[in-house]
Amino acid sequence: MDAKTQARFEARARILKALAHPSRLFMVDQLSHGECCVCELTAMVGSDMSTVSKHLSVLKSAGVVADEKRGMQVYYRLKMPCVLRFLDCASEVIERCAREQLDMANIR
Amino acid sequence: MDAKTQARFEARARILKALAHPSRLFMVDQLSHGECCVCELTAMVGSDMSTVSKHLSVLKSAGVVADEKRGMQVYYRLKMPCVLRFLDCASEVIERCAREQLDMANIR
DNA sequence: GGGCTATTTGGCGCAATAACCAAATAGTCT
DNA sequence: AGACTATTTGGTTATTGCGCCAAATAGCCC
Repeated sequence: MDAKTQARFEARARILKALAHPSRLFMVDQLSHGECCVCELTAMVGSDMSTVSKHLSVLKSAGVVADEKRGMQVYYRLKMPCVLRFLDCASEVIERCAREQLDMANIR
Repeated sequence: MDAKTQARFEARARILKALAHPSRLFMVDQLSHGECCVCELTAMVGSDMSTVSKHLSVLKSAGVVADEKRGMQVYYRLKMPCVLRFLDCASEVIERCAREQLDMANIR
């Protein structure tokens, strides 16, 4: 694997890594319905606000969300709606796996 | 976030986490062109075979790949080709980000 | 300015991940 | 059975990720 290929896959991995956390996926899902401020997301997620803020900064530096300060709050919005396809694909996969395991159990 | 929602997003995160590594993404990409045995992948990735094997087991337990022992080798194949859409989406995102940063630089 | 609220940042402890080496396992061939 | 090859597993160490607390920052309002 040459350096250029390596770099390309590292870049992709960085985005996937940013998404690879339940709370972050949940927030992305919420933001797909419209922008939210940190306090709203904090209430929904149920973790400490500092934790939520850090998760958001991970998503932001990966380019998944964008933030905008308005008044006293910071509003986050989904910057790349195409990530929603990720989630759909993941669900599909999960369902298929579940069905497979069920089949396995039935056969035996 | 209730327990059921939590579980749903955890399941999704598990798949994304399995994909979120440059070597694993590379292997998935290779497998999209057809099955490979561990030794072939090892040669392509350039890490220790034990490392490659562990990466493959991560992908396998996430349901992304399937393995089959034939003769002396173990062949891996892509079990869910839909993950390729993930990669396309990721590339799209990366390009967009790169373009954006370029624009930012030009404006200033 | 001073108090208040929303958010981010820094630090700490703990769990998870990753890479390598060495050893174990399993199949092939003579 | 014994030698050989492909793969997996276990152990060790270094790095990274996560969650909470406390402190810092920034904007609003009186």
